[in-house]
Parts: sequence; C-alpha cells; structure tokens
Amino acid sequence: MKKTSDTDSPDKITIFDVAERASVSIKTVSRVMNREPNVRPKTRDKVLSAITELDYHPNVAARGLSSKRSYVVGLIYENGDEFSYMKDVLNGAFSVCETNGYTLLLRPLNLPNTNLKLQIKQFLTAANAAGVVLPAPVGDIAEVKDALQEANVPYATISPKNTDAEVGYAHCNDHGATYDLTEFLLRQGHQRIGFIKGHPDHAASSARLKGYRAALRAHKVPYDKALVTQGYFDFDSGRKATEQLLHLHNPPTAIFASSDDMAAGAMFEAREQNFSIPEDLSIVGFDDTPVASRLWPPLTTVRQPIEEMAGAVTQQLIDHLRGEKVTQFQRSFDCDLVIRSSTCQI
Amino acid sequence: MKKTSDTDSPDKITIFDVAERASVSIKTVSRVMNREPNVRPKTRDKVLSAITELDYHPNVAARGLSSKRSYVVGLIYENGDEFSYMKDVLNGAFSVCETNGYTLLLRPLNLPNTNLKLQIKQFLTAANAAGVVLPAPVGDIAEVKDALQEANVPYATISPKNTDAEVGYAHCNDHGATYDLTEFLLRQGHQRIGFIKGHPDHAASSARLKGYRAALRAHKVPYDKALVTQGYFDFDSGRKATEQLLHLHNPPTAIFASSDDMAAGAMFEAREQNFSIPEDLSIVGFDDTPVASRLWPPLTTVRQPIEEMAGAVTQQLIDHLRGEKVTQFQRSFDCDLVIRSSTCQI
DNA sequence: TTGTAGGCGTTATCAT
DNA sequence: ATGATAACGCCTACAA
Repeated sequence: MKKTSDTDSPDKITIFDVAERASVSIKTVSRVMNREPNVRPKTRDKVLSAITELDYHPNVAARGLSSKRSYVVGLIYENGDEFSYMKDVLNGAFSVCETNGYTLLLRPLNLPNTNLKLQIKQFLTAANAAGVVLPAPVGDIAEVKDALQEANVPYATISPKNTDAEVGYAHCNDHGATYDLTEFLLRQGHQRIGFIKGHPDHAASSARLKGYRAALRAHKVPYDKALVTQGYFDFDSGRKATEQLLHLHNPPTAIFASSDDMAAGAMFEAREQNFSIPEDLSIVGFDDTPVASRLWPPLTTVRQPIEEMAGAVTQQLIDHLRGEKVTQFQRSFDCDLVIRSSTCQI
Repeated sequence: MKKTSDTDSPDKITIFDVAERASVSIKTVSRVMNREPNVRPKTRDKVLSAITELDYHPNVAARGLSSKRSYVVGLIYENGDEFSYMKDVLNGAFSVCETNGYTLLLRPLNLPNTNLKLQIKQFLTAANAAGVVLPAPVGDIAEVKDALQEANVPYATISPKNTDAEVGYAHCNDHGATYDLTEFLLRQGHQRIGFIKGHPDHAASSARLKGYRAALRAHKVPYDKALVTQGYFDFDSGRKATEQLLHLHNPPTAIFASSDDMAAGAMFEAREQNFSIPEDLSIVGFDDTPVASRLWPPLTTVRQPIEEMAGAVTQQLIDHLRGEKVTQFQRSFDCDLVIRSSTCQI
C-alpha cells in the first residue's frame, strides 16, 4: 500500500498528498515541480492549485538523496578584518542563490591555517555543496583548490590571480581605476605621489601598482621606487608604510593607498606627525568602505561593484551546475571614482 | 540483493562499503558513526579504521531524510550598514555549529519588508533549518516569530526586547556599561553630557538610556531632557542629533552616542562646526567597531562580547535540538570600557 | 552486542 | 502525456 494518507495526520504534506488531491500520479506532480515538459496545461493547473491549497513544499533531503543534486552553494572566505567587502559578497551571492532556488552555506577561514585541505573537505561533505564561490584571496590558495578538485566540486572565483577556475571568474578594472585616480592626483599638481601596495596574495595589488605606474608614464612623471611601499590592506600596514614615506628626504605630497583601511592608517599617521589633510598631504584609498565616508576629511576612493561581481560569479556557478553553457567565462566590471575631500589642488 | 558493491565503481563510498570492509552490518557502522552505545571497542575500532581507510563521509541528505533531523542552523539577520556586528555574530555562531557538526545557513533581511512571513517560511523549508538564531532586532519582529512558530522551528535570540524565545537568549550588561562610561565622563568633570539614543527597535537602546540616567542620578547631576536626542544607530542620525545638541543654548561638553557609527557622525558634525575633539567636546560611542579605532582621535567606547554571545545562544539552540536540557535559559555578558583619546578632562 | 527489514519523500526508468 | 515501481543512503524499529 502506497500510503493512503488518511485525513488523520496534520503532518508534513508530501508529494502523495498533492497527487491524491489533484487525482494524478506522484510522477506528474514531480514533473510540475521540476518544470519538466510533457504535462498538459490543464493537468499542470490542477496540480498547481493542489500545491498551493495544500501549501506543499518538497522535502529537500529527499530531493537531494534521490536526485543526487544538492542545491547548496558554498562560500569560502577569509575571515579578516575588512568585512565590508564580505558583506557585499554575501549579499550578491545570496540574492542570486535565492532567485535560483539555491541555498548559501558559509565557511569562514582563519588564515594562515594548517591542514586547510582537510577542513575544506569536511565542509564540502557536511554542507553537501554542489559548487563553491571563492572571493579573493581564497581562490588562489592551493590547498583549497586541491580539496575542491579532489572532491570534484566546481568553483567560481572573484578577483583571482590564477584565472583557471573551471567555471569562471569576475574581476574589476583595477588597473584602469588606479590609472584614473592617479591621473586625477597628477592633474591636481601632485608630482610626488606615494603608493602603498596591497597584499601580495591579491591579484588586485599588482594590477593597481601597474595602473599607478602607467599613469605616471603617460604624464611623463619619473617613477621613484622610494615612493612605493609594501602594505597588506590593513590599517597598521598603512600606518607603517606612511611613516616610512613621510620620513623620506623628499616626502610625497599625496599618497595612494591600495585600500581604504590603509588610507585610514595613512591619515592616522599623518595626523600624528601634524600634517594637515589635504593641505599638506592628499590621501586616497580604494574600495569605498563605510570607513571612507566616516573619516575626516572624507576619503577620495574607488568603488568597485563587489555585490554585482559576486552575483555574477554565483550565477555562472549555478548555470554550470544546471548543465547550462556558461556564456561568459570571464566577467569584467568597471569601478567608479568617488571624489571627496581628502585630496586637493597643490 | 542488498547492493554487493563490487569493486567496479570508484563512486561514492556508502555505509555498505564500510560495513563490508569491516565485516560487520551497516547498522553497526551506523552505531559507530552516531556514537551509539553497545558496540564492542574492538568492533568499533575495526569500523573506525574502515571509515578512515575508505574516507567515508555519510550522505547528509540520506541521513536527514531517514532521521527527519536536519543539522542546519539558520541565522536570520537584518542586512544593515553596521556589519561588523554581524561579523562577530557570524563567527560565534559558525564556530559553535562547526564543533557540533551543524551547518550554518544565512538569511539576510532587508527591512522594512512586506510579506516577511512568507519569505521566512520559504527560507525555513528551503533551508530545512532545525532551529534558528535571531540577533537583534530580528528577534523582536512579530512576523518572523510567527513564521517560526507556525513552522514549529525553535529559535534563540541575541539581545531581544521580548525575552520569550522558547530556547533562550543572551544579552549584555548595557545598563551597567553605560552607567560606567557616563560616570567616567562625569569624573572627568563633564556636567552637561548629551545623549544620543539608539534605534527604538533595539532593547539595548532603552537599557543604555537608563544607564545614563542612573549615573547622572548617582552623581546628583540634574537630568536635562534637552540633552537627550533620538538616533537610529547610523552615522547620519548621529550627525543630525549632534547638530541639534550643538545648537543648544547651553551645549554639552560631552556626547554619549549609543553606537560607534553615531559617534562617528557626531565627530563629523562637530568638526564641521569647528569644534576640536576632545578639547571642546568629548565624544564616546558603543560597540568598539573597526571604525572606532580608525577615527581621529580614536574613540572611547564600549566593547560587547558579541561573538561569545552568539556562540552561547547557538549552543543553547543546538542543545535544545538534541533534546538536552538547556541549563541556562538566559545568559548575561559583561562589557568592557575601551578608553581612547576622544575624551578628556574638562 | 549485533543484524534484518522497512521505511523516509523524492527523482529516474521504463512502461503504457 | 501519464503512471507504476525501483532506487537513493541512511536510520529506526525490532529480532536474534
């Protein structure tokens, strides 16, 4: 006997209940649920109304077991200080997942980290993730990618260095934006512009440096490598780099920090050394994080459309999981300059 | 035939493979996996080694289908600007989930929002969440709680106004911390202390106001309601409130903002009006967000152990899901004062 | 202490 | 176009 579903149980509604109510077989209900072809419109309507009347929701576990598909997208990210980046990533990935009927599972990573590979594999099985999104810099961690490959889980990356993700990736025009903002400073009369590099693990870091150099070249301003210092995207490294720059024999009149957090550090350090901003020193950042607009003076910076980028790769991933052709392996996005008051004519 | 699992498929390892390898029945393997009693140590070892040798990971869908349990905890949160709060919540909830073999599913909410109830119900079925964590202010949204109750999904809350969550809740000593920090300002000689209230939807807002008033009372400083203005936890509301305070006939010498973001707004506005901080005006915030230490001067504020609070309620929830007695329905946490340079003796 | 049989609620296969 | 029936991999009875 199939489970006659007598009217005695106010329990979970199953596909059988719907089938009975619509006077069809469960397979037909299944067809309707999964938008399969070969269902007469009239039948479909009957099923559809039974579904709404009964408020039927398919059991995801059963569906997963039977179909061997999982409808969950994993998001593995570095659990760093700069979290506003992740907020945008999360929103972008989430909304795409939602509209596609997928579910988003998180896996923060505290780096550096031994036996990362094992952790990832455990996550993958515990989450039963069908695919994974990897925002920078996670998309360039070998152990993570190995684990993914061994588990045979496809992934898409955001702003990676290695652009070999099987599904696709998104990046933004770091080079161009940095070029433009450097040019903006040059046009304000700055000839000596300090540059604080980003974390070497990020692809964006070298792209931004190149953009800076290209702008100098275009404007025939000599490149002085004493003006270029190493940072790691965080506040403290921005401070240290700035200290170094301001102690130069011939200090810069402007500083281009590769992140807002470093720009905040630069501002902090400059203040400690009694520089007024922007009169004595112009400072610009990158990312347009909340901090940028809360500093005094508000920071001139670059906004990247992170949410859109995250949404785009998530969509790529889901299309791939569905077996559809991913039309664009690579997606490029433009950045916007956000001119505020931390910069001025010289 | 049970599925003899011939050596021909390099496919997914199932419980049958392990059973065969260990020369036991699948039930015994199941017992070992689920730490059930009544397995001879020797047998257990045999099974355990088979599991590791085969790198067996149970299929979560099958497990969920069969046991009707789900091992996923949902986290429904307001998708606001102040995200560093969520970062801590996320980390606390995640790590507890991980150590307990649970998985964490997110559901950001963009408020205000019509048909919230439907969205929550869809999330619950799509996620198949066994229980849910509700950080403030979501734990006080009627539609959310209705949806949860109708779906029969238990939840625990962080800093709620209504403390009727069936599982439990955590809160911190907002009153005491505000009292202490207000007292700190009083001892520095401030007699007129402006107060910017937090968002009325948050329980913390009224607790903080009460702490402020209690400190005034204890120090016999008259309460002037002109010094108390309404804010909503965000930067702009902090600015506006401060504008109002500074235009007072007899303006305050210090401002207590109920959040760092509002304190940042206060600082911004004060700067625009050419106040020096802290000489002309002391400012304090609440939360110790990243912004607090990046402002100039760095902000005196209060740190609440959000990560721990989130961990605590998540643990409560999981204990509840396991059918264990939740020992403490309510968990209280202390805050720390973080004294920096945005305040000074008068 | 260990094993056997029977679901759990879907999707997949193959008829009709 | 629709339906009967067998998986899917595990857990919960209940036996032995």
